[in-house]
Amino acid sequence: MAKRPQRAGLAAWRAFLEAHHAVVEALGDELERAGLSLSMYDVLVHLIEAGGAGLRMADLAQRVLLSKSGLTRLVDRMALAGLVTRQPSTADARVVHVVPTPAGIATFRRISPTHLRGVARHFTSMLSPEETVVITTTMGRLVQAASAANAGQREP
Amino acid sequence: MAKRPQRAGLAAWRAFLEAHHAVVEALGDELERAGLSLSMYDVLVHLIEAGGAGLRMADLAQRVLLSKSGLTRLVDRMALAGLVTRQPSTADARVVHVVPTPAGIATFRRISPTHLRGVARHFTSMLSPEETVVITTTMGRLVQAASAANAGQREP
DNA sequence: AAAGATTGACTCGTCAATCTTT
DNA sequence: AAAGATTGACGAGTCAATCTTT
Repeated sequence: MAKRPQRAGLAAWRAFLEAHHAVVEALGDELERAGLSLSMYDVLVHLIEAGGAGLRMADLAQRVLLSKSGLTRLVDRMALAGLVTRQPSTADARVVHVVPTPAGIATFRRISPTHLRGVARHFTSMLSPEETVVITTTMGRLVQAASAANAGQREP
Repeated sequence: MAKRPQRAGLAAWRAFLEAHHAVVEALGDELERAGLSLSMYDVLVHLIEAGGAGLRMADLAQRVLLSKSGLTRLVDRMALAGLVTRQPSTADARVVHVVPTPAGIATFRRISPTHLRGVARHFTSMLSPEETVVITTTMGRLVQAASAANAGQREP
């Protein structure tokens, strides 16, 4: 009974990686047909639920899974595609607000049902209610732990 | 009771994405300090457990989560780093075998315990045995379903 | 023609450095 | 000096096209 626990853990780890790869790819393909990436969709979700004033770059970067510069790049592409605009803040000239354009909102409304069905088809519908709970709580725990570890790293 | 199930499912979905991002980043950072990426580590695992003859590019690509060309690129980098070599097959001049070098094997042996501790710290140790089972089975199911869907896509 | 692998062009994201405003 | 955002250089991976061998 020395290494067996490890084995089971590694199987879970590998399955986790494979599942992420497979599901993200499937969902990404579907969105791509509409000219959107998963990250773009994610940005639109946050912008729209944030209301009319949009969000500052830094705040937005924290919500989507992206670095500051990564977000700058993504917003570049989205602006080019006409999905969002940058609105320099009048109050503080350093900050930029990202705001969805009407076209961005329309695209989101058009795509959203399809995408949600996709998430259901490839993910949520595959899980029983109990399993869903386990996934949600364990994944949340992993995030917690990782960010705690990360915080410890940066402060000597 | 019309939309509530969706909510729970979406929370799980988001948690899943966040956890993957956080854990992969943490583990990647650790490996990077040894000059390896997660994919390189993965390649070494498979090569070493495959034994001395190495693996053909196509077979290897299927095991690590990478496209054919993605693997070509990765093997380029690994060969440059002295971790693997390409060995043209004598039997069939089209195929190339990827074989770990002594240095590659040594690097793997050196890094492996650290990495496995990392996986334990950031992932497996955070899960109860029951949760581990749920993760393994559900994730396996997701992969199954995704590849089934994918197969259906390609054959008219 | 089909299988195996590589290449070219491109997309997406990161880090460290930089610029501007506070 | 510190905060907010962008830029340059680069790393990693994809797809479609290509080349070689079967």
